Amino acid sequence: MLTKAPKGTKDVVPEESYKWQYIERTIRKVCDSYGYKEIRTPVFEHTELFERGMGDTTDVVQKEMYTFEDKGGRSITLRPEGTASAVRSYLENSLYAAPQPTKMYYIISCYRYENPQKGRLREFHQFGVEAFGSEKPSIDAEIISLAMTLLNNLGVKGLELNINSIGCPECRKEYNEKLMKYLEKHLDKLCITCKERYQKNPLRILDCKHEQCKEIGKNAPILLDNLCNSCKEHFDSLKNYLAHMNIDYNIDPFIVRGLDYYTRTVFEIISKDIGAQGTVCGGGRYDGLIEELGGSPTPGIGFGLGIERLLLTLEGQGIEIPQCEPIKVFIANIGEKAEIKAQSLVLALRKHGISAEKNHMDRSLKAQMKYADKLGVLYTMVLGEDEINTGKAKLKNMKTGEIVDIELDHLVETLKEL
RNA sequence: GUGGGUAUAGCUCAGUUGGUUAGAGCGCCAGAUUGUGGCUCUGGAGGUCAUCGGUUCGACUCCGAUUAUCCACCCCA
Repeated sequence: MLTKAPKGTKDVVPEESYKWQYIERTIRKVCDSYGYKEIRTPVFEHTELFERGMGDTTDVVQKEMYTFEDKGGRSITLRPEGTASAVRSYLENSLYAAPQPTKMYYIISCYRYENPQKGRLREFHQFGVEAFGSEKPSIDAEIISLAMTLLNNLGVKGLELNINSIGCPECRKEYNEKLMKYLEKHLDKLCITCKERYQKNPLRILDCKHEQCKEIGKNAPILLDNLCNSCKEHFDSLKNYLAHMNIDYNIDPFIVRGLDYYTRTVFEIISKDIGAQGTVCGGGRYDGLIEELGGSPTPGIGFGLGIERLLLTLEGQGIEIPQCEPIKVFIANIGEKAEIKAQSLVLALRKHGISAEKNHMDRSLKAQMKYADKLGVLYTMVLGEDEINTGKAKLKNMKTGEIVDIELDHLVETLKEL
């Protein structure tokens, strides 16, 4: 118990952290080039923010939130996603006063009380991007392109981009009535879960895996065919931008996102080789959200990209992730006097920006060499009484085995040149 | 919340129809004439066989419960 991390959480151990750092580095580079700046918000927020933001009928809000009361009697929730906090901060800090659109990104941990499985954890990490203030389809295209560029820069291949439009509240309401009218006739033939969906979220019935439901869904009206004029224009324009940006996409009229705030553009990027939870990235437009959270009517769009799922994809595709820089030099010592000298030499090297390491265990010279080899250091220097007395030592290149003489007084300069 | 699989060394796994000192490979530590790693060889440390209970003369092995973990449904990143 004491030595077991809570269900659905995972450590990133020192041997693995370089993978995360590489992904984070790549993310920051791409965001810089797109003009998105990082925002950092608290891990927890007032519960109400998420209830209002995601919609209190959604699964996430109803059964997956880590909610507790703090000592002051406030209801607090560990963030299950990033968008609500970003909007809150946008309003609280009057970011709308700056030239629009406001473009920001974040790399955060999120918390949802779910049963863990492949690609699903209770604590997971998300790279998110948000753009507030523009309703132009060009920003939709930019956001999608940012995600695709990141994946491309990481060397990920064969991901599928699916896009859809779920319209604005007006055309969706009209469509919902149409759809429910159609489904009403077949209500008794739907599966149990779809019967529940009928009231809650009839759109999702069209995405059901049951044969019966699929059959019924085939002839159902499709939202994409029932968009109002301005929503249709918006979607057509987005497709046009994507085509001009050479971004391949499929239109999937059955993408239904589980959060209430989405309007118009929704999209998903799917990986086939990471198990049942294939959505690496999901997002869309949320033109009503900022108003819902107390701001003036402001359009917005963004996405969330799961870092764990991204890592699974990279590993699944056998993509090599660059390791961090190896230690430059290991100073092996023989005897107590040399050990003390080694300690200060290592310090001197580090002060000059040269990574250096020494022994901190009871180890023979041979064992120290072995240790240096396992650390993957580039060079090893042996330090004993002789070297201290003569001021000269031998430096071994661990890759080639070549040994050269060096002067202890010029250790820093010599190693800098190597 | 529901369903299925799994649980033996730090890791990956063996363990014969229940039979007494539970094994291998990798990893770790040490040594192979005492000041130079990788390859090889030798030796060593390390396990309440997830936990609790039951059956039995006897359980790592059979049965039950609990817990953990993996996978899937739902939903999502």
